[in-house]
Amino acid sequence: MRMSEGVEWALHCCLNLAFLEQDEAVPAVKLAAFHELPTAYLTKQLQALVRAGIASSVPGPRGGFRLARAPEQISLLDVVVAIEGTEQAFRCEEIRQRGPGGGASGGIQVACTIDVAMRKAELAWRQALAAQTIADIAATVGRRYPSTPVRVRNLLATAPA
Amino acid sequence: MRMSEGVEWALHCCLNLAFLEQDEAVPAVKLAAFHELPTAYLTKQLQALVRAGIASSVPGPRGGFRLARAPEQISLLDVVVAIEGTEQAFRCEEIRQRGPGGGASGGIQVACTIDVAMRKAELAWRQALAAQTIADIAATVGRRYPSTPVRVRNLLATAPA
DNA sequence: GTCGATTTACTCGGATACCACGTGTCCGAGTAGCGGAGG
DNA sequence: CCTCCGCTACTCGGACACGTGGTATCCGAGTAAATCGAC
Repeated sequence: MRMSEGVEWALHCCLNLAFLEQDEAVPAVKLAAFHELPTAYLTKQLQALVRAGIASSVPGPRGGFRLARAPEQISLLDVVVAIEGTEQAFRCEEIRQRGPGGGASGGIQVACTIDVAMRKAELAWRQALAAQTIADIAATVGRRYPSTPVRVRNLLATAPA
Repeated sequence: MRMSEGVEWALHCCLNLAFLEQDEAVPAVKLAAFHELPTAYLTKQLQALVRAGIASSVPGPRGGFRLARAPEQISLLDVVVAIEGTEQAFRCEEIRQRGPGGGASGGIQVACTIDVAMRKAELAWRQALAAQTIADIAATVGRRYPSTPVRVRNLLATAPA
């Protein structure tokens, strides 16, 4: 079970964008260069954020990406779901219904007990993710490393030509 | 982020084995036929359970697999880790250290805040899995579907020649 | 000097190859049980 | 009748192909800005 690395990229990008003025758009090439990421592939992840309504894109010169809403309104779960999709990691294929061990002789069983247990755990994971927002991360970073926010702003803000 | 379906197979197999006498070995071909699973591939998963110390295998005729310890001592996390491996889904690649946004000008940052947040969520997931055992599942199934345990026993116990 | 059309350059967006891991399969090593021969 | 030996058949175990999804890349569509010319 491996999470796409695009999630890490997306989270860092959201965090960096949170340090800027909210209506300032940053082109993908700058966001990529910031962490030496492949630009074209990062664009793909950013588009996923746009589709999910987390970020918005503005085309043309001086265009780029920006957060679509306040960092306080963006949970880590939102970002993870935007990149990884909505379906859960454990997927019950209902193998218990198949074969001689299936419900043929026992009638229709309502819920797979194993599936319920696995869903329970994954729900705990989702709740833990939903409880933390990009703003929380930004606040923690600003407290632990006060120089980071200004450095990000200086490097990502529209360069002085 | 997709979990291997082998996890589902392994969980169901552990559950079925939990219904039997603990020292009774069931060959892989029977466990596979029980849910119409490909025998050879299921064997691979069972071997993983053996390597993890969850199940034990006995070779030769009348051989097969059995649980290595009591169902109360087997958590869902044990099974998931046995199949999926120990490393977590979100892996921090430390991209924050790379590129102009890295710690070059800010000194060595101790912990990646994003990584900490993601680990926190995954820890909640692991704890939720560790809190549930195969015995719990078996008990729930026995309560909701009383006919299942005896059916499993009849189908998996050493057939009358 | 001001307004407007045109050009230009820059951005996103989706369509297209490549690669690794999970999926599926096979054959060989090892062992317990069974049968037969001998005592 | 009991014991020992050899054989057989059945099981696990690891080594070998295949397919799907993630990874990486490219080129085209669209747009805002800058430029040039006319008024």
